[in-house]
Amino acid sequence: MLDPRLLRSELEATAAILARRGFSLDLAQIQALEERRKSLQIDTQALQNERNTKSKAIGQAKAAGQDIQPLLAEVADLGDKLKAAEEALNGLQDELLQISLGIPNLPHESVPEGKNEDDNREERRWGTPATLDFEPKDHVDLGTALGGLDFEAAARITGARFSVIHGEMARLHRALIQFMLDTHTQEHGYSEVYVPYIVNSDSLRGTGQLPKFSADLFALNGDSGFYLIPTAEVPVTNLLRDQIVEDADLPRKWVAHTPCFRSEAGAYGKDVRGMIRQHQFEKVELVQAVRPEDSFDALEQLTGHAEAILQKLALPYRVVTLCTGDLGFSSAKTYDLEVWLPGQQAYREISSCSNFRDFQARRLQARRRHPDTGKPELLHTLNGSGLAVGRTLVALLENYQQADGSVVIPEVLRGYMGGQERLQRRAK
RNA sequence: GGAGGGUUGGCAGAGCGGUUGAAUGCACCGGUCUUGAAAACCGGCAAUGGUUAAUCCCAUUCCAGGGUUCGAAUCCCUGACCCUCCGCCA
Repeated sequence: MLDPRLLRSELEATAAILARRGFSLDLAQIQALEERRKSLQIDTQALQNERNTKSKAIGQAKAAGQDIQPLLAEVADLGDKLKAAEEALNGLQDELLQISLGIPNLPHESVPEGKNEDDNREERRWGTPATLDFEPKDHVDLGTALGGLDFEAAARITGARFSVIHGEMARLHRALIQFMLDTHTQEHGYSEVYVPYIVNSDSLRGTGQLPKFSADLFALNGDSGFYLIPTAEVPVTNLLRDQIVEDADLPRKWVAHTPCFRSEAGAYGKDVRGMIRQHQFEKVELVQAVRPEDSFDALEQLTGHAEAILQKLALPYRVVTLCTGDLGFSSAKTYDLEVWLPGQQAYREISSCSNFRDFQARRLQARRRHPDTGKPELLHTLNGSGLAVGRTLVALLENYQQADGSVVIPEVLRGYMGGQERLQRRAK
């Protein structure tokens, strides 16, 4: 959520910045609502003041043993007038809140202008895609031939966009999770946290998935109002909801491994093959809460932490800055890491690292106590995948494939694999 | 699933339907004292919104939402969460 003051006193400048990302603000509507709100609020508060003053006088008169009947007559119709004014004001304020909850974050000035992902700006490349002397297979053919991936079974058990992983490949998938968690906790200073995979709607509102993007979520049946998490960002960032943290405790840095559940509504026909786009996948997520002045430095660092995983796995990738048109709803600036997939001959997203500034913190009421003033002040929040585990497995299979269909296991993972060096077809 | 108790400021913890935004303690900030620190003593110290150049001032907020009342932290109803006991369970 944006600072409400922007909508009151800097409406046109704000609208101009939002227009960069293709969002158009209804200026006339907001101005009209704001004007009505202002006058209604002043009227309502005047009535409240009158009620308070007269009630106090009644109390004093009663204590002094005087007749309170004349005073009671004075306030006879006050209640109805006040109630009507309060209801009108509440309705108006709720209307303004709903509008505010639907307005995306302001893109940072360093974010390139653009309409869609074609306009994203490439920042750098790391590693060189291997030149193979054979036709590379994609992960589906590789994984199926190795007996590790079974999409037919998954479709039978549940439906499309799910995976079954067997044997050594399942172990490799698990090894990736351990490796990522260990790296981030031991080398990058994150503290590991285990969180619920089911959250309430307040949490989703806090991080920005609700009210606007409920179609992307799996909601639980019944009247609990619970949802499966689409990312660990939701439960982990909500650790801070309604908290005031001491400045000395900043920055807070958490890493969590969770499954993620996404309905992928509107993704029909996109990435239908394999485990690139699934309803359920594992992810190791990095979350930071920092002092406002530090958040852009923190974004560079956090992105570097995600890159470190790709580098240790020796997977070629590139870093792109999302353009204004591709930027997520809550984000002020986002770097995507895209890993090279030989099976597709393309770079594909494997991590997304974002600085939300105070956008989430305002919804969450996540604050620090300012060391100089002692006053509460909104934090800045960030997060990034470090990394999406399913897609990392895909990248490993495709980049480490051999002519005979086997897959070499990267050095850094062998300790988690009992020293195993290679995935290959085995007799059952 | 059954029975009971609870939710008040950064924290702990009082609060009779009437100048209670709320006692007290801790923490924090400023001062006195001290070579310095500690202790002691004195003073200050909620958030959000409106208005304002700023202060003043005004309003709202004692888990949430309704209700009673001229007036609710306090009474009534509903819900959420926490705790204790019983049952069940990994």
